[in-house]
Amino acid sequence: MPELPEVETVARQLAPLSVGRKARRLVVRDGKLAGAARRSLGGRRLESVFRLGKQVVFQFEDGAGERWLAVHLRMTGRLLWRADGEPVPEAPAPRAELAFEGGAIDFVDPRRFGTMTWLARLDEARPKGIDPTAPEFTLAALGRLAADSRQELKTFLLRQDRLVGVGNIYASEILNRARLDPRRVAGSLDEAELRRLHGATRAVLAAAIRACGTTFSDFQDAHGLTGRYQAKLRVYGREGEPCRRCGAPIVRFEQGGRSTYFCPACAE
DNA sequence: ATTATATCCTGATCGC
DNA sequence: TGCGATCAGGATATAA
Repeated sequence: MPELPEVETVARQLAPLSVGRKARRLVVRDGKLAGAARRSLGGRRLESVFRLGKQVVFQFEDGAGERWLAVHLRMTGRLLWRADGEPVPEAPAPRAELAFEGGAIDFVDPRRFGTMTWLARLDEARPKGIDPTAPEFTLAALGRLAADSRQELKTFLLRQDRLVGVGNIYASEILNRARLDPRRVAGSLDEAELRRLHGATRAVLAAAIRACGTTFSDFQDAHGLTGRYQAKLRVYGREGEPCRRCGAPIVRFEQGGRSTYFCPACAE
């Protein structure tokens, strides 16, 4: 489910709700997450909540035990704020609950692919790839990443060790906006094409963050609400429907075992 | 180094 | 309405 814009949305919304609060405890209900269980958080204050790659990281004030809690939402994970007095959601019950004075964050994740890990050093969770929203994601940096790659563009964009945060929806959207065929080899792009790819990556992700993400099936933000970017999708999930730019039908095919959507007429 | 496949799970949806 | 097959926004391990 969540790609970079969705994770960014969740982290941004959770921050004002939870930062500064004293932690009570982390209740782990799902045995798969037993490694993250804690008896007590010792009343440590939450200092910040931020996105790192596709993970949401909670940073607690220094004290006993690890300082950072990294949560990866994978396909169906949600982090939902619940004020004191509100009932714990049922069906699906949260896999874990991070309780503070005044409220809690429920980790709901029906498919149970998500992970929750305590870190002594933030570097343990720092992704290798470049964050496409960061200043270091320059045209030259993208050029270096693509230069030695013989992978097709779509699978290239999904590689988290190159760029962090792009997933299956935004990969198709980015390539459509850049008017590039998803089957093109990454290392074969000329300067103008790289420039389009760079600009489209930044533009699509920024617009999706502004829209609080895409809810294709079950993404919810920290308040349990859906994103708005799904209304702006140009190709993803629109097989057979007319391209919003040229009217040609959108085509779907498989790449690396996953769906790719594109407009053959718009891709040069 | 890249690619294909299996795996981790559950729930929604589709076709019959 | 029921039921099995298929499909999901992620990522990793292993094999080819």
